[in-house]
Amino acid sequence: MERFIEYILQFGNLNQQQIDLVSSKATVLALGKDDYYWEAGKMVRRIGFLTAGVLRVYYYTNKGEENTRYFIDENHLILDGPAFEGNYVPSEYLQAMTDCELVIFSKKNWNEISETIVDWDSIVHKITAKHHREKLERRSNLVSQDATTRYLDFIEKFPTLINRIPLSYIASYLGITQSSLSRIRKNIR
Amino acid sequence: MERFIEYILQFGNLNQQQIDLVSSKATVLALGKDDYYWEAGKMVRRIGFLTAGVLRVYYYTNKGEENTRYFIDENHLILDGPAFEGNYVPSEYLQAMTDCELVIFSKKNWNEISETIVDWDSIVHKITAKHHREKLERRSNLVSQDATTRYLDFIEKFPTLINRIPLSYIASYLGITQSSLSRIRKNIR
DNA sequence: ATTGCTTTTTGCCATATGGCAAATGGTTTC
DNA sequence: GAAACCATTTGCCATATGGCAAAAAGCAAT
Repeated sequence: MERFIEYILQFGNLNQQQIDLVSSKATVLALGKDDYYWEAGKMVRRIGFLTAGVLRVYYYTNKGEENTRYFIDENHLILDGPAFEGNYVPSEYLQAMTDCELVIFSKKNWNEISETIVDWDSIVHKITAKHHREKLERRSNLVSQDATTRYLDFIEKFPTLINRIPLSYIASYLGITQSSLSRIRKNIR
Repeated sequence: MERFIEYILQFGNLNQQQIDLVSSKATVLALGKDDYYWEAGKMVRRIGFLTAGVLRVYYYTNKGEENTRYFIDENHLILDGPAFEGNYVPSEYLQAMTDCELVIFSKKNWNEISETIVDWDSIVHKITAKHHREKLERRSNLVSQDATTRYLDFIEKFPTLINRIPLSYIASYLGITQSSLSRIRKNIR
């Protein structure tokens, strides 16, 4: 929980009373490896902050292929949609790659925080804006570079993920096949 | 201006008085082909809505290569950053591909609207959230598909852009060379 | 240590895309 | 219409990546 508070404080100030309020609204959720935090088509009514573990976000193309959109690691807030768009029905799957621990807010509790703490929405908007910029940037850089460069960039940006995520998912994120990625790793050594 | 109001009304309701307020705060900006709406490193203090023409957003990779991130066509709001993050110094270039016309709000005027119309921020947040989802989705689909598929998708999603944008920029957006794209087009015929 | 299971590497060959330079086609300007 | 200036196509060859299947390596349970 402290980690979540610390995280929030990077984007705005809260006094002790406000911190206590936020804390009182949170619960903890543990996910085992391969569990889903959410699934396409199911309503989402909560906001989560990942304190331990790695999640991957994937979807199915119209050809039925699984496609990894991005990974989420420790100390990231997961609030796509729900905070702004009422109840949110995702088209993506969000699956635990390792055992995970999250701090969770029900939509109801989240709204209560938002109504009580004047700055809350503005803090949250700063965070979403940052997230979106980062995601778009990463994705943009993936196109237009060869696979080796993309892999090296990935290592650089997510050094802690490489050993925790199966090769096939990284390949899927980079948009190449698993065997190609394996060969690329061989060449790099 | 009517187009902008229509656009806004898709995301929330405004009464006539509010519509008049918004209209009174707007000015019109015309850009010639190749002009910049904004440039990397220069402060941006305005929000724009594109009523005619096409813009492209590009940046430079650390290798100095120009990279087209996406295109903006008619009836889209351009508000990355400034609305949420105070004065905004972009790292991208936003250049007119054709003659363009925009409805413009200075940051000051925009803030006044936001302070006067209670729902304004919530409307704007809905729009940004939608934009971000769309951009990310498009970008995601670009990786992990071969160039022909990417081009066909592009045609499908932006049918009106193909004849207005030089081949080289489309290629840059798709992450392939101009000659490859030319060959792809030949094969499709 | 053996077995069964999953992940990763490798080999072989087909195909897609890049790099470069020349040729062609289109437009604007005078 | 000629010249100058773009944008687009093409040819040639090198390289990167894909597809598929088999082998190897890693890991967990017994």
